Amino acid sequence: MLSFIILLITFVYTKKFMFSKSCEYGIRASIYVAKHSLKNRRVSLKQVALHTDSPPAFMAKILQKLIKTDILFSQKGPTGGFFVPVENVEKISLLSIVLAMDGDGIFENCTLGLRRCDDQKPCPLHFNFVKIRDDMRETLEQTTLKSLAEDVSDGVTFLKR
Amino acid sequence: MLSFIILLITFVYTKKFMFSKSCEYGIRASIYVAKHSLKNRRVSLKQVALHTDSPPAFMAKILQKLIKTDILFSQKGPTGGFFVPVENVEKISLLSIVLAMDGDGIFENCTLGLRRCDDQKPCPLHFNFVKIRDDMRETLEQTTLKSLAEDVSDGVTFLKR
DNA sequence: ATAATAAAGGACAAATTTATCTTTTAATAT
DNA sequence: ATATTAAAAGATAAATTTGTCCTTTATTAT
Repeated sequence: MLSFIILLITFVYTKKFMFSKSCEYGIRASIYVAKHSLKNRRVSLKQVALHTDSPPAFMAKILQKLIKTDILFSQKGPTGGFFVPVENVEKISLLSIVLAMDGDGIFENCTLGLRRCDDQKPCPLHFNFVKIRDDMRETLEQTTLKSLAEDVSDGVTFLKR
Repeated sequence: MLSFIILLITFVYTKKFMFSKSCEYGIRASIYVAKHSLKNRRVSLKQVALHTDSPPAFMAKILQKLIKTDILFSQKGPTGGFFVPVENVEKISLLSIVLAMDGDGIFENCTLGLRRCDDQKPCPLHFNFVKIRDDMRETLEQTTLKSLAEDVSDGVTFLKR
């Protein structure tokens, strides 16, 4: 009975889907920054953290990673902040953000964690996931930062809560 | 230049796909045990760990979890070991193993990590992933432990390396 | 009954990921 | 030039996941 309750509790607080928390924050931040860049506005770390519901100090690290991968840009000092050049907003795909944050393991690594796994010597799940992985890559590839940012601007989708 | 190298290194050791390591081990173990159960053989922790290329002590924990969720069964003492009743092998889906190990977060939790996210108040990625998530659930649901075990038995797929 | 075998369970340790705090660097306005 | 502002960077800390070790419990063969 007690073990059942413990089992139940562990079930309520479950794993996440696909992306690391860092990646989730990274995507949220990129969308928020892009949304403002489309209006020619830079945003500060504070603003990003506040509107993406994320811990500021941690978000600072995330933003640095996105800057190192040329997804975001920044300027120091007063009137400074984070931005993405307007001409980039429609060029940046969700895929590039995911790659920047989590790498390509999500597409390339074996689903069962085998060191080597390919069409020649596949793990038991290999072929079951080919289509799903391809679909996912395509979805991420086709989704642009611009469309994501516009949806938020239009109140169609939401970045917090 | 140095930061580029560091970036490169972090990219080589990338994230995994979908499942936690525990879940990967759990799936591998289930397949291995099922394969032997189809031949009316019990297997020991040692054997499981060896043939699934996993740390024995850790695998012991995984096996316990699978037993608590009625996916595996065990018997203590000499001639004891782990097994899945033959009549269950074709009834157990990959989905039930994943649910046992990782819970349903992979299907239910928001892709962007928002606490609340649904068709009414969706996160920016919500609708992009509906189909992929449905496909994945269906794939996991339709894949039986029997078919996975048989593929390994037939030398079509592999549990290690 | 007893020794041997193997799973079950608890406590602990390492590694990784997430999160915080403090100092440094750069840019701007005055 | 100087003070102010805000990002960049470094060092730590907390939390979670993964992994190990040691003891206990149950079963079987002798």
